[in-house]
Amino acid sequence: MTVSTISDVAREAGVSVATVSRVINRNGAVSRATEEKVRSAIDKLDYQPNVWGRSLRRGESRMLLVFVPNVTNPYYANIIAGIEDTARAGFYNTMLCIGGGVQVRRAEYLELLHNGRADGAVFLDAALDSKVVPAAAAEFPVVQGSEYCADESISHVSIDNRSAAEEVAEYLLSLGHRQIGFVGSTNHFISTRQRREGCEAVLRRADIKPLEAFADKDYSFLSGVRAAGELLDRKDRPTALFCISDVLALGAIRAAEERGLRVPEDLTVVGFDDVEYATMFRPMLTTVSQPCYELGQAACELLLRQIRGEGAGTARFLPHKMILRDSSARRAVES
Amino acid sequence: MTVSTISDVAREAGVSVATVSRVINRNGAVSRATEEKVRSAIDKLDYQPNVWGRSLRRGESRMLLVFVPNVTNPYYANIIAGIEDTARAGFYNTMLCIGGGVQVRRAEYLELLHNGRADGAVFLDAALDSKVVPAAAAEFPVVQGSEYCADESISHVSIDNRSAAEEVAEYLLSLGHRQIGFVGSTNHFISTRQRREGCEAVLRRADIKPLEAFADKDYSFLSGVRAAGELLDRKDRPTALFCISDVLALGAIRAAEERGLRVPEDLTVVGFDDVEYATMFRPMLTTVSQPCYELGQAACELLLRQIRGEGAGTARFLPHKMILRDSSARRAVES
DNA sequence: CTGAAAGCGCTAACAA
DNA sequence: TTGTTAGCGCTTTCAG
Repeated sequence: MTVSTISDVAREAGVSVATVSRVINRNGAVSRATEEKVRSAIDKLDYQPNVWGRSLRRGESRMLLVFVPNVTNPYYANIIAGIEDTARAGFYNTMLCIGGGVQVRRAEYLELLHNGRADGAVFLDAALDSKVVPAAAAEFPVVQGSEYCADESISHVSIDNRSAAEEVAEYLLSLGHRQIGFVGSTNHFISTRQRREGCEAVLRRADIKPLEAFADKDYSFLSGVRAAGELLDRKDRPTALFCISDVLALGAIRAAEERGLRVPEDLTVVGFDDVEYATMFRPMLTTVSQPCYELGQAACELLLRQIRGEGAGTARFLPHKMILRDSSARRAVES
Repeated sequence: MTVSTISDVAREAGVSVATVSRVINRNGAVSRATEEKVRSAIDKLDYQPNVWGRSLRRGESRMLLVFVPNVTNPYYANIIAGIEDTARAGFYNTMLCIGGGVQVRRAEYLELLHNGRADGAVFLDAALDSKVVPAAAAEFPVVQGSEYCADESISHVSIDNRSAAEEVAEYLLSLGHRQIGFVGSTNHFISTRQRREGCEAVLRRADIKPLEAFADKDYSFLSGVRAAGELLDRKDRPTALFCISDVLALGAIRAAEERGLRVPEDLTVVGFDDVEYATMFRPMLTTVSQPCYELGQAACELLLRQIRGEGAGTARFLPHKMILRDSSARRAVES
């Protein structure tokens, strides 16, 4: 029941605490024999070094913060897994800070950096106009994942959203679509902006202006239904829809169904992220997949390096991939 | 950039560290004048008490562990929110331990209790035959939420799964169904067992033996499709399906679609949990809702009480509610 | 190779 | 009302 300390171990092994410490940390020379004694004392007492004493002494918490807008969207699950595995491999623990939108919570989480409970942070929710991230980055090791703020000097890992969006737009053109809709979002994420820019740029070259509608900040299913609905109710209704997230794309399919439109026969729908949902429902979604786990890994590696003082801000871009499935098809020829 | 300590503040304010400590912790008497001096010194130096020193001294970490099987299932999101809000209100932080299934991770998380990084744990993933939970409970404050292990002496908060399942079964009978299927799971959760027992008990009284099939441990959508499919392929095919989770119910609907069966006209499907999905797709799911946020609150309150030494193991049951929507209907009369 | 001892930042007796 | 001081558990010089 009572947890044992380093001095308990020292007493049990008949050595000094310094020696025990040396054994635990594998630094300093210790004879085979004493090491053996110490190890068995440790086993016997089920000793675990108390982290507070260690942290106090070493001046590090071995704890990382991970800011994530929400945790329900499966998109984040793999990123988080990548971060956590990498952290653990470097002997760091991670603390998930969910719902960065709520100001109070955010502030409280950030305090953890100030009072020494955490050594650095990964932000997965950096808005373009974020003040919080630059402020934190000025004082502590910080890395951004997926999204990043306007201050380019702060490290970030993401895919190249712009060229991914260009690929999607080109694909839609290649299917013969000319009336193309874009379902974006009102949030201030850089991915939102870049996907829109990429899409517009390609279509502009083909002299096409996309019809645009915007879902809520949180990519909610229902706001996807609404936004796509706006587009589908126009008389110059699009024959293809590029949605900046899979959840939105699922909403778009629902909006189509409600209007008696078949996907993909009457309407092509393309999503983004390739979350689990994408294959769960009919038709399975054509979408862009991101290397989420690797993104988490890369972000965490960058952070650890920064904590070790080995490097400052960097940008890393990871490869994406278009996944062709059932929700997209060649434009039906008017008969 | 350099973080200031309590002695910096003391020096700045021209008082002793003890006085500063008194001001911070609002204990011990301090004159208005000195308090003022100390406070302005704190502001000036942007001082935050270092948590390591404090924890080391007080012998508490003010950190709680939350073990959750996964984080993608929206069922957990609200429970977690309830736990976190309650924890924060009591000046505790929480650390999410995701994926208790992976043995290694679990062990590493449990170490946090031993080495003093956490003061207690909420388990949302206690299997009936869990060894880990009783072991942890023997040494540390522990509470279980939703699920609980066979050792009844360990605190837990949940709904009364058995009577909820009875209600569902009675509802199905009241709709005129006589061929009733049960889609369970191969996991070892007590909720799984109790829902099955409740269903069987009611049907037995009506001299009906449910047709049963079992999805994977993780309630995955695809395993729901498979399990429900088994039942629907029988020649004595059920006209109603009770699924122990909403995701499974969604899978059942998909299986029905694949066989050209309409829900609810040809097949009634009832889920469990009332997650967000339940209303996202057509038909909207008839299901049983759980007071998730409150469940999280209650579990955390119990844990905090236990940490304070105010109470040992208790069981708390929260009310559930059947939600009638579009996926259930009176049995079609054979014509 | 091993031990003694200082000190990380903080709180809580105990003195004054 | 305030200050002095011991000590929480640990690491790390510095001696031996």
